[in-house]
Order: sequence, then structure tokens, then C-alpha cells
Amino acid sequence: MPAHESPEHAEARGSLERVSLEQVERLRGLVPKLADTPELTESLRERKKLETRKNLSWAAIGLALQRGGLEHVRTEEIAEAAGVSPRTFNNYFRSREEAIGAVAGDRARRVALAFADRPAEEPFGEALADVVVAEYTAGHEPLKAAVFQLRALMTTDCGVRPFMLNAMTKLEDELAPVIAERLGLPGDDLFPRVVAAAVNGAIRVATEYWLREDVDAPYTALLREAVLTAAGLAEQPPPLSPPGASLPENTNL
Amino acid sequence: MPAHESPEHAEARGSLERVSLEQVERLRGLVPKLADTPELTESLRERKKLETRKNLSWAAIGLALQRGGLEHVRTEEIAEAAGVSPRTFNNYFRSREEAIGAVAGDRARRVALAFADRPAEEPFGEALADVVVAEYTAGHEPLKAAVFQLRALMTTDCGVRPFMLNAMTKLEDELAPVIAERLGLPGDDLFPRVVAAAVNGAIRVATEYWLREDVDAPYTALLREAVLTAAGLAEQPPPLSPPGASLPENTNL
DNA sequence: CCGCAAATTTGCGCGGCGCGAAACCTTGCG
DNA sequence: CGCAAGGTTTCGCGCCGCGCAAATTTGCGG
Repeated sequence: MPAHESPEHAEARGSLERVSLEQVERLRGLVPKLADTPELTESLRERKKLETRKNLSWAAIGLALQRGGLEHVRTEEIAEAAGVSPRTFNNYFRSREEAIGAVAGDRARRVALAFADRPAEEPFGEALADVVVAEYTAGHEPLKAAVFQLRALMTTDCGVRPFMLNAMTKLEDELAPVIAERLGLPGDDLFPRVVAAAVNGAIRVATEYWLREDVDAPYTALLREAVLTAAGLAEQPPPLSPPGASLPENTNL
Repeated sequence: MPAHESPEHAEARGSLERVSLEQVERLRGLVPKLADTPELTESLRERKKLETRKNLSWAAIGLALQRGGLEHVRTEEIAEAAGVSPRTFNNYFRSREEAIGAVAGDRARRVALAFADRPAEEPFGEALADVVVAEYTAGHEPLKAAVFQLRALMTTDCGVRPFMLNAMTKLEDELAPVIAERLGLPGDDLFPRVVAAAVNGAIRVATEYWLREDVDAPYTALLREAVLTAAGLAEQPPPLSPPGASLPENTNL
């Protein structure tokens, strides 16, 4: 037996139950159509690009769930399932794992947009928790098993997890400015980013908690509680403001 | 032609400034010797394994900093620099990126241990901030440039970042139980994990903020402020206890 | 001090991935 | 209609991740 990794990594490969393709299709159907995000639906070109991008991501997800692990899926198969050439896959993503992470990034962005639309009078935590719960538990009842497997794939599979975490930080980039405005702070302040990061972490931790074998609490309740807690940060004022400077808005990663 | 020349090609990608090998060595010298963590120093075998593991990690870091990016380093070179065969590298790590992430995981663990040693009378946030600042800014003054480049490599490089984020979550696994005990909560509660995740995010966000071109605030101050803010969560009690309360003593992840 | 069993390293080889380069096709616009 | 810009595909190469089995090192009695 080779030296290999720490104790938990060996276990972390908790094999996924298989999920039918039809369930995956229905899951995918829950994500809002591109028409719902009108901003970048300009040219036909852009739309087709987003379309194949999403096709690739969901092809990867579907195959991974079917076969009980992304490591049993080759990029060639993902490309074929998405109806493009193998080379094209790598025009969009550097790896299979990144392709799966991308859908998490999209979800994060929707959360930020939805939160921005909430009326300012609403309590901060309540509004945020509502938005998060709505996004993360969409179609939860009819497809609970599939949602469970999908979350497990994204946050437990030790190959996917790093890219999942990476994609999730997009939530912070999107959410921090919204929080800053809502709190009347400068957009480049550190404080809103700390709050956004806490919320991001809360979502993840609640999900990991839900996935544990020895716990059975409803996902909705866990998410709500965790997000409410993290959002509590926004109530207390920042300890001090750092000497910051002008902000030329963010670069992507 | 195996041409891996391109000196300014790396620069064009917004990559890292070069750092001398000697600086890397001094940086490495700052991490506590394994004797300081007496728990797993049992057999000679274990010690040698940890030794080569660290050798591999730091070889990867050194080469990446020298060449302005991990993408210009081959695994074979890392192995050679660490004095093992190429095959052995993959006995320890699945990828170069994971090798670099490992040192962050170790650091996270040291933080949790140090925090556990703080007297319970100390204010929660102060104690935690002290520990974090001490760990993350060790040798900061004489080696500021090198520390900066190292942090940039780990949190900005889009190849390394996912694995960095993944390794950093180890802080939560280690810190959550300590927090739980300090707050007198059950070890498997969700609340301490939310707090730990917030702290983890705070450290990361402060570091990213420090790395920005348009900001110059001292790293120490940014870290302290962010951690203090996140630690504020521990002051307010959890909104409610999750319904899935009764749990067997489970461990990590 | 020795030898044996277990643990670790190493050499070898294979399948697949990531990506550069250039040709090919499609879209947008005058 | 035609051309420029941009996306897709084909091809090919270098390297990576890892299974396997032989070689080597370590730990432990005898």
C-alpha cells in the first residue's frame, strides 16, 4: 500500500449512488433559462456560447452522477454528450472538474442578483436567507435524492471539491458590492467582503452538514440557520476601516 | 524543442515576480520543526515521510517562485529538487498544486493548535486574531517581498487557488471543535463550524485584499481586523439549535 | 548482530489530458 | 454578396497520474 494521503482523503471517496439521466435532466431544467438573465443575451453568438458551455457542464454532471464519480468519465465522452468536438471542451474548461464548478459559479451569481432585488427595508439576514434557500433548494421535494447526489458530488468528491470551492468564491465577488451598498459602505471596503465570505462559508458548511450520514435535519432549515448566523455580521459595525484606495473593479479568476 | 524559455511571457499573464532561492529557504526555515508537533513523531519512518512530504512541497514552491509560475515547473523537477524519484512525488500528491496546498493545510493546523492553547479567560476574538497574525506574518519584516509572492502564488494563481482553498478548509475541521469547546457547545453542532468557516474566509479575504495593487495597508492590520470581525460571530448565540440534535461523537468532515 | 516481514521507494509502461497551431466554418456588418 | 472577426475542428505533441511489480529500507524480535 503506497504512502498516499491523509486518513480522511481515503474515505472521502464515498461512492455516489447512481442517478438516472432523466432526473438529471429535470434538475437541469430548474436552472433559469438564459432569457431570465437578460444582460448578456445580446448577440446570437454569445447565446450559443453560453448554451454549449452549459451543455458541457451538465453533460459532465450527468455522466458523473450516472457512473458514480467524475473519475469514470472521459472528456471525450463529455464532449460527445454535449455535441461538440473533444477539443472544444478545453476551449471552455481546463478540466472536467472546472466544468462542474462552473454551474456553482452561475448559481452564486443568481443569488447575488436576487438579493440585490430585495427591498432595502427587509431585514438583512432574512432577505439573504430567503434568497439562498430558494436558490439551493429549488425542486428539492420532487428530486431530493438527485439534489443530494449532486451536492455530494460537488462538495464531497475530493477531485471536484477544490474547483467547487473556487467557483463558490464568485459569490463573494458578486455579493460584496451589494452588501456594501446596502450597508452604506464604500464599495472597496474590506468589511463587506468579510461578510460575503462568511455567507459563502455558511452555505458550504450547512451543505456539508446536511450530507453527513449521521445527521438528518432538513436542508432548508440548516441553510437558513447558517446563513442567518453569518449574516449577523452585517449588524455589527466594522471594528475599524482600513486605509484603502480607489477601486478599479474586479478581475476574474 | 522543449523550449521553456519565455521570461516575459509569464509576466504577460500577470504572473509572479521572481524570488531568489535563498529567500525561499529562509521562508521555509520559519515553519516550526516537526519536533514542535510531538504527536506524530513516533517512528523514524513517520518522521522521514513527513520530511520528504515537506521537501516536495517546498521544492514545488521554490521552483514556482523562481520561475514565476507553477505552470513552468515539471513534476520531474520537483522530485529531483526534493531528492526522490519522479514516481515518489505522486505517492504523496496527486498534482503539483496539491503539493503547494499542503503547506497551507499544515499552517491551518498550527493555528488551531495554538488557539487551543490560549487561556479561556482571554477574549475570543483577540486570542484568535493574535494566533492568526502570528502564524501568517512570521518573518514578515525581513522577507516581506517573498511572503508577498508566496501569498500571491497561493491565492491568486488560478491553477493553485482551488487547491489552496481546499487545503484551507482544514482550518475549519481543526478549529471548529476548539471553538465548540470554548463556547460550551456540543462538538457536532453546526454553529462552531459556521464561525470557523467565517474565520477561514476572513483570513483569505484579508490576504486577497492585501495583494491588490491599489491597496497598501499593512498585512497585519488587515488580518487582525478581518479575523476580529469574523470572530464576532462567536459572541452572539446561535439563532436556534438545528433539529437533528442527537448525534454520536463524529470526527472530521 | 541478523534476518524476516512490512512499509516505502523506484522503474516501467500505458491511457488520457491539456493545449498550441493551423485549417475550416459561422456570424455580424457594410 | 463579401469580408473580417471569432468559434470550432483536426492534428499532434509533451507531460501527467497511476497501476504494477521489483528493489530497497525500516522495525522488530531472536
